[in-house]
Amino acid sequence: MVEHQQLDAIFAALADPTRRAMLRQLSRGEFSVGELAAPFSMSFAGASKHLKALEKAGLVTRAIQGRTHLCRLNAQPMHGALEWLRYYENFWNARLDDLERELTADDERKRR
Amino acid sequence: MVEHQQLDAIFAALADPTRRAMLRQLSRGEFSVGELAAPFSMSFAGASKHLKALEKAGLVTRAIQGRTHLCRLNAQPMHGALEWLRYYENFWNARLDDLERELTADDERKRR
DNA sequence: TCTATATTCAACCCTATGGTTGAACATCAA
DNA sequence: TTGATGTTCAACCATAGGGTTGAATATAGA
Repeated sequence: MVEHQQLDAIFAALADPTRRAMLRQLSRGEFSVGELAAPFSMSFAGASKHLKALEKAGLVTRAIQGRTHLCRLNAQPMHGALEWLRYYENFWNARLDDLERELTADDERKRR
Repeated sequence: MVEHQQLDAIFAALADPTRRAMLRQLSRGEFSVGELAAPFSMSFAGASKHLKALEKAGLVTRAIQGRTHLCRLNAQPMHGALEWLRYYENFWNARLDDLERELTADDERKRR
């Protein structure tokens, strides 16, 4: 079972567009804090805080190499979040099925 | 494409354990605000606020029937969140593959 | 050693959020 | 009509969150 505190941190981390963009960038490889901060019109320290939130959620790990901190994606914790969501997959499929049934019924009506 | 404001609201809504529990409850059927609030040691108005957050994210809809408000799960918006996460699925699988490879290599070593 | 670079830390500001309480509103039932 | 029930609203409080700035730390390079 996924601890729910962990889900708290993960979903909270993902709720910010800056952080989602950083993760997307990290899916392309490792980057220093500076490189990750650059695309955003935001102070360096601000970006650093976002990274801290990502680390707290376990989504990013950091290897300090000299004066630069290399960040790396750790997608693993997302698994729990995805599983949590997947529980509801049937529900939106069910709704889609309903919709489809309705449309089909509509078709039938037209055909008569 | 999923608007990212929507992802903001969805992930933010899911970041709270009370709200996740309410959604879980709603997956079992429709419930009034009072019924949803009952399990939590929290004021009625408090629970009502959580429901408002869920509605804002589009995850809950409400049908007012007399003085009771019947709430219903609308899982649909979760689809976008799940898709967003699924993009990273390969990454944690890749990590698992790495781990497996390492363990296998370890096995090889022992066998010699 | 001196200086420039990469990063964090601490202090602060403002707004959002989770929670409370008490009053208001709407509706059902007597 | 009156009273009980289900719910929201408004005001408030405390804490967290996103952002800033300026100083501090650590390291690389001249």
